[in-house]
Amino acid sequence: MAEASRDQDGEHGSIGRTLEVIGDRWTMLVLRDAFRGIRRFDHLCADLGIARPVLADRLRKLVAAGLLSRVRYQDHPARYEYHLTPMGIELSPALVALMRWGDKWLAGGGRDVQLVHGPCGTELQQAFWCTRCQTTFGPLAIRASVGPAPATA
Amino acid sequence: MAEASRDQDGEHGSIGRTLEVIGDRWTMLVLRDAFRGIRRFDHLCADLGIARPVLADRLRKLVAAGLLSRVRYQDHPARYEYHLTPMGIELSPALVALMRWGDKWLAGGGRDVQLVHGPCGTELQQAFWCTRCQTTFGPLAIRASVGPAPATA
DNA sequence: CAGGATCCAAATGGATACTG
DNA sequence: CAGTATCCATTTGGATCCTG
Repeated sequence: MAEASRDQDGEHGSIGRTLEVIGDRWTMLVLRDAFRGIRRFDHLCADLGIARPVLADRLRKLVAAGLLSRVRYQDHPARYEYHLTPMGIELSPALVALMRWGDKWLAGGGRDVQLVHGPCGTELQQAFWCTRCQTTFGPLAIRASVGPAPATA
Repeated sequence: MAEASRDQDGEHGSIGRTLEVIGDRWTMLVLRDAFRGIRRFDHLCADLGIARPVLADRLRKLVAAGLLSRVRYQDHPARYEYHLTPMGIELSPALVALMRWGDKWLAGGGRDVQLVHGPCGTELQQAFWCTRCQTTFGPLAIRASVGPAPATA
């Protein structure tokens, strides 16, 4: 009886389709951690404070969707970790846009944080790809330099 | 008993805070419709196929959060509509980033859609603000021109 | 037209314990 | 360490009806 109203699946354009993949309470956070270099199950679990079955489910879905790949990093007891694929990496502009918006409007004050790539000082507007260093880098560098931009250093 | 684990509120950085405001199944869609110029309750309800109480709840939260403002547009039976505030408008880069990502990766093929401002042909990378026309415009213009970019027009 | 009130079905999430 | 299996509490969402 609710089948007719389940039309939100894909019926809402690109945004709708996108939200079906990353539009839940945890997925974006898992992805953000992936950008930060957190790739193992228990580490993610601890960092996010997410329930294990929920994390397992999100990882499975992200792998199925193609945003993450499950790569074995050890053999004897087979162990896996999750790496961002190009598809996942390309979500970074959206992630950064969301971060910047949150920094500007949700901090409590009028705090207009600049996102800066620690190593080279280049301000980040779009993504985690630094045109000066020609590498992608994790938000750890960003987090480390959150605050007012270094004075024209 | 679950209070100790409710730490995800604001504990996950800008992204976490942002997701608390717009990170649910409907909010982004409501916002997208606002960008498209859909501002009345029943219109939103019909366009999204969202349940009325849910829509009412989202609108209330969005107004409380400062993304939307409730403006009266008629007096006798007082009628209201919802307008994007500057705070809401500034979410457009994120919205566009999400759209572009969805267009690129979720269309089914390798379809690399260009978002173009219909009236002037300028490709949209960031937001609904067109630097050539010096106006913001709704995604209706985008939707109307979804497809391959006009050949170097 | 713009909601509020109710009620209920279903999805979600967490805690805990168990396994390879 | 990396999950899976249960079980249960809470939340969410939808349908329907009512009101100004």
